[in-house]
Amino acid sequence: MVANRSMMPDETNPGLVSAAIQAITQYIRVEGLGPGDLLPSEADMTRRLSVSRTVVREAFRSLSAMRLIDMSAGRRASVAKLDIGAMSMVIEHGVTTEQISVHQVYDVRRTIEMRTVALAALRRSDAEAAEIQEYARLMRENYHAPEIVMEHDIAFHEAIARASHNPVFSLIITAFSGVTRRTWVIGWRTRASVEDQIKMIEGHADIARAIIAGNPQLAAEHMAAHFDKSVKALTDAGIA
Amino acid sequence: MVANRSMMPDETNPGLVSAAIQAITQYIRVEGLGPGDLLPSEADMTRRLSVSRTVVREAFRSLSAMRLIDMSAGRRASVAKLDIGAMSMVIEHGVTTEQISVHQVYDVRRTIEMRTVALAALRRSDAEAAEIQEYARLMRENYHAPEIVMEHDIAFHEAIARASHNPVFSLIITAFSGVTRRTWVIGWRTRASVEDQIKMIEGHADIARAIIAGNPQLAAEHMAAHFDKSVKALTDAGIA
DNA sequence: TGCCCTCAACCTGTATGACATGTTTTCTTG
DNA sequence: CAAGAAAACATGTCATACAGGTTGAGGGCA
Repeated sequence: MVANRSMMPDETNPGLVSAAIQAITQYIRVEGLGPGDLLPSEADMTRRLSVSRTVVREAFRSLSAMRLIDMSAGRRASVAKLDIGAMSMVIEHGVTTEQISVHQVYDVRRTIEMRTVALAALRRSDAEAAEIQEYARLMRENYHAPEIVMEHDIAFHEAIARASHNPVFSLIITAFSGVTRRTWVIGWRTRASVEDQIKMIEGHADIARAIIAGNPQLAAEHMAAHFDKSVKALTDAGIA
Repeated sequence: MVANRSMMPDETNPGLVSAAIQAITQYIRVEGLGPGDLLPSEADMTRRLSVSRTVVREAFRSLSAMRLIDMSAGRRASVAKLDIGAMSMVIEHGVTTEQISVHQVYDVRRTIEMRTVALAALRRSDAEAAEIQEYARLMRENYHAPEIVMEHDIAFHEAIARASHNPVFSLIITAFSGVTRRTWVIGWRTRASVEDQIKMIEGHADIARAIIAGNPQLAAEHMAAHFDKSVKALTDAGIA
């Protein structure tokens, strides 16, 4: 009953590669490396860990796939800046293998974005406020071109997350963007009339205004309304 | 200004390995594979993609590191069940490289757990309710042994997330557990007196009772109070 | 017939060596 | 001293080899 799994990442897996992955992450920790700092070369690591280059490479490559480190030909690997990295892949994997439903993703987004929008209203810089408003404007301006609206919609939500000044929120929201891209059009299509589509876009403008006004309460309310409508649209379209 | 990065995971990276990773994930999608389903062997994939086994292996290994697939000696790789996988590593990486602060993690946890606790109050099965209560009881029973209390504390929160019946919440909360383990003791130590420590444990019991009573409002309030106290404890300890 | 055991076929795990290509450092030369 | 060439170093990819785990086919035995 007690959860003793995954005390540390990957510790459970046997094999030299997992050990190497741990050794490398531990190296980063112990050496106190930050983004951009260089790691030892593969040859170096081969000697340190007394394993073949094959193993070291698979370890490096794994960390690279998770975007914990950056690799490129000719130069040594370096510690990566924070990136959605593997997170989006995990989410996408969950959705495509039907272990996660779109509704569940939306519930999480709603929960988080009601917070990010409130934080954004409190913390946004003027530049961030302008950016958010700009995306809302671009949505309105391109209301006849769904895919452009979608991209601005996604950018809108990501910009709000950024304005919350908490990178973890930003990380999670961005990780969901891929899933959003796959379902957005469906929601759009259920808004049969142009009026409905405009209304949805105006919902974004409402949110933007509340953020600019620095009113977290109102911003959260608009965000909640927005999500409720989006979920309803998906439900109407028969998305479980 | 427009976000055109990371439309699809990894698409930006050049190189055969990234291409192979994409090919494999696409294979899973196209073939409609679910957890447990087998993937082609490395030799097979080598032929399909016309690349060396080295490349295929690095791709497989990367997916394995993200826990999107399971690998083990002798048997072919299979599609993995949903797992925190890389998510915890991304978070840990962010924290250890000081790109994410502990406070930011706690804000996210608070946001999410106020929702999971409410959902748990509404949706929990009797077994789940019993499990949650049991962890609270175990915390009280072992109040003199911090590390045991911590493990039950973490298990308590994870159980609530599970009882929300939304795997995405569960995923995210579990991903944070590693970070929690590294800071939990600090918060505990700031609770100088045994009374304070007991009070903290009783906070968990309050949450459990509200879940059992099926009162989402109350459960959320207790959870909020719990987090506020935890954050205060960390602040008192000088954790930025 | 039915069960169990063995072994062959297949699979992944790891190591080694080789070579192409990209990057950095060093040294030579003008 | 500066510019450019070459050497040293790094990663990217391939081929091969073999150890060890897994599975299923086939044969032997009851």
